[in-house]
Amino acid sequence: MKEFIKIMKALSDPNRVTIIKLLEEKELCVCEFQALLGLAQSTVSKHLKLLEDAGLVSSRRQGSWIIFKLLRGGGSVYSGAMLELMPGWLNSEREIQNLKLRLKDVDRLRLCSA
Amino acid sequence: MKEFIKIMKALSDPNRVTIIKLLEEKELCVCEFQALLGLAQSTVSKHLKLLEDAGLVSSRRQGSWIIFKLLRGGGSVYSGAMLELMPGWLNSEREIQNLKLRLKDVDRLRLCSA
DNA sequence: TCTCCATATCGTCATATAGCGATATGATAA
DNA sequence: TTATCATATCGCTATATGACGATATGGAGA
Repeated sequence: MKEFIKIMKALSDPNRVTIIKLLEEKELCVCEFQALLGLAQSTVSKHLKLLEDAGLVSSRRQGSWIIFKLLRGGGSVYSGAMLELMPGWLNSEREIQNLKLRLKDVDRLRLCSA
Repeated sequence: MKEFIKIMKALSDPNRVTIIKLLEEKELCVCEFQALLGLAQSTVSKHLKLLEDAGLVSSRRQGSWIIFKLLRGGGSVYSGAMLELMPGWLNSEREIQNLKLRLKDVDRLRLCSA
């Protein structure tokens, strides 16, 4: 039950759901989410940690960035099922559409080098 | 997005998930949940209202009871999908198993007539 | 080694949520 | 109509959650 609840809670926040939807397009690092979502870095980091704890995403280091991607198949039966369903959901949300368009222009190299 | 979030939040509480699992067996009224879950009547009522607002269950009056059942097909695409998945999930949870067994002995007529 | 960078964690605040008891509602039965 | 029953709502408290800024961590490069 705890595992299931953890995943439902992870998917109970609009910003985290948006993160999942963006990761459907491509892998992204923390600073990219920060720019796309307009949230403080600490907030983004916490959301990503929560998603990772729920087994929905995984991370790896690449240089000084931490790159996140969807954890397809590696998590529980619940996370696996949700990650299969989500690509068919919420695609008509204007906010998601806009962000996915902006993804094309987003570049880690430019974005994350203040 | 709001509709989706509402459903995820509804499924983010163990007592509400247990309610869904019990409703897979048969329709139940508020006082039966109260007895099965060991929660105050007001708490059960609030949980059921939240599930109904999320389009996961529906209610009807029968005498002086309000009977709840799963709302299969009537709700959103999200609730429909979740209600299709749930019967295959959490069936090995001891707590759910015990409660489902107790369901056989639960009788509205006896239970809800103080 | 020492910096610098992205990221993670900490401390704090405001709001949301789950729980309860007390009370209101509203249909049924007398 | 009045009383009674199950259910719904209200008011409250304790805890959980999301947000932020400030600070800590820890790898990469000088």
